Formats: sequence, C-alpha cells, structure tokens
Amino acid sequence: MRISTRSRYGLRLMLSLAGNFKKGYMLLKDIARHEEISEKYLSLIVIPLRKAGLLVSSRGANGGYSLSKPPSEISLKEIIEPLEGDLDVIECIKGKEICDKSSTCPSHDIWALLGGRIADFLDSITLEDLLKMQKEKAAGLLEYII
Amino acid sequence: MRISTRSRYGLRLMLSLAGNFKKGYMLLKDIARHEEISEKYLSLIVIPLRKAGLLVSSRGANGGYSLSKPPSEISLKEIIEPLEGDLDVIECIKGKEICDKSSTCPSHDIWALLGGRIADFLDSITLEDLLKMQKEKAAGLLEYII
DNA sequence: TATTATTACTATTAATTTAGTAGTAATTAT
DNA sequence: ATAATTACTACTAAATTAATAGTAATAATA
Repeated sequence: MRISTRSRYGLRLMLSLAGNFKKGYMLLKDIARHEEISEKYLSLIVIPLRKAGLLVSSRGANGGYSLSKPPSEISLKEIIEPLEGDLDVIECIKGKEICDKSSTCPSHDIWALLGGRIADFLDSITLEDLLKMQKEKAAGLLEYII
Repeated sequence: MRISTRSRYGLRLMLSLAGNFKKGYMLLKDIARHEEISEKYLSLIVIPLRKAGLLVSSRGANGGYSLSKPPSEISLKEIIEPLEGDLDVIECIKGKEICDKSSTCPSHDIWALLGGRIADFLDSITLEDLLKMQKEKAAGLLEYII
C-alpha cells in the first residue's frame, strides 16, 4: 500500500515548480540537485506530467520546465494519477476483470470505494495548499529558533 | 498504490470465516478450494491474522480456523494492517526517517494524512457490513434472474 | 499407540514491479 | 557551429511480492 517514489519525487518536482511559478523556466538539473534526486530519473518522471498537461517545457539553452497553470488549479490527484497509472487499489476495478466474482464479491466493492476515497482526498488538495503549508512550517521553525 | 494479494486473499478468508461464525472450525483446505486460492499460500496469510488475535485455530483432526470474535467486532483495518505491515503510504512516517526533510517537507504531511484517511475508512467497516453487502448483492442477482 | 488429518514454521524459488542508468536524438539560443 | 537543454528508447539492477516445498507439532480416533 505504498506510494511509489515516482509519485513522491514527482510531487516534490511539481512543488518546486509551484514555488517558482511565473518566474520563468526551471532547469531539471537544478531541481534534481536541490531535491537530491537523480536528474536522469527525474527526466523520466517529467514525461507523464507533461503529457497530462501539467507543465510546459522548452528545449535547448535557456529552456526548462514550468507549470502550465497556477498552483491553485493543480490538485494532487492530477499529479499522482498519471504517475501511479491510476488510483485504484486493485487491478480488477475497471473491466480488466482479473476476477470473475465481482458481481457477488463485496470485497471488490470495498476496494473500489477505497480507491474513490483516496482520489477524493488527493483532489481536495492543491499545490497552492502545499506551498502554504511549506511557508507555515518554515515560519514555525524560525519561531522555534528565535 | 495497489493493495497486495495477501491482503485481498486475507480479507476473503476472513469473510468466509465470518459467514461460518459460531458454526465451528473451517478447514483451510475448504476455504482455499472455494476461494480458488493456493492452500499453501493461504496458510502463510493466516499466521499474522492469528497473531493479531483475529482468529483461533486447532490442529489435527477436526481442527481448523474460526473467528475469535463476532464479525461485527472485526474491522477491515484490523485485518489489513497486519497483512500490509502498516497502513502508511510512505516509509518515513514513523521515525524510520529515510528522509531528513520531514520538518520542512509538506509532502511528508500529506502522505501521513492520506495514510490516516485510509486507516479511518477501513476502520469504519466491519466484517458484518461485508456479510450484509454480500447478502444484498446475492438478493439483487436473484431478483434479476427471476 | 500407530495412523491420519490438520495447523505451524522455515527456507527457497519464481515472478513481477520499481528504481535507476546509459546513450542518442531533437531542439533552441547564441 | 556549438553548447545547453529536453525527449525518447532500451537496458540493468534491486527490491518486493507471490508462490512452492518440506518438515515439525498437535490432536482425534481406531
């Protein structure tokens, strides 16, 4: 029931971009260094995010990545879904029918419900919310030090 | 973000036992056959469930497994937690601290929240609820046939 | 008490998934 | 042209999960 590091890294990448929104492109190299993630690995993670329309990119010198819309308009669900494939906790939810018992199996329904709950939770949080949390945490730390 | 087959099988096993509550021991062999799960594999799954105190067993002839308490008193959380290890969606929640950034990282908090939501959801459903759902599904099917 | 049926335990293997690396191509600015 | 960057494809390594195998312990009973 673990979330993949793909998703965790992807979220941190998106949060970095969110913090830089409207300030031009960011280099993957810089994000990777700052987040201490392999640049090569990040460059794979970025692909589904771009395909999902969450970020725009420019190649070559002065290129980089940037959010395609404001942090307030990007929910965590939009970020995690393309990275995890989907948010179902079991395979056989949508027609794939590994199991032929779904018509009588109550477990099947529970897992479908759980997937829905997870999706709802992630849909209720935006990158802007995370930015705000980040600032509050930093402020709290600062207060603690002073 | 998939739930393991261990957990899925474990839940189906517990549901089988719930349907037989107060009717004596059930043989793993029979459950395995009925649920079309390898008996050997099920025999591994049953161990953490017993250690969690959810079922009692008796060896030898006339032995088998039985729930240790009524289906209404067993939540899905109690079943899934020992099978999945825990319900956290990331490793670094409880002190294990793979990542040293939790004091400033808002993602960390989100994942902790999500784990809590999942736990709450599973805690809100009991085996009795599943039994009821099962009956309703069966009744619905019957109605459809007639 | 020997036999049979069952759970309990430990070790091993196989399969799948996830994580990460490597190398090359395409694009853009200068 | 050159340098810097993203885009893509293929491969490898590591970790996890699923499943099998074999033996030990226990309980009923003939």
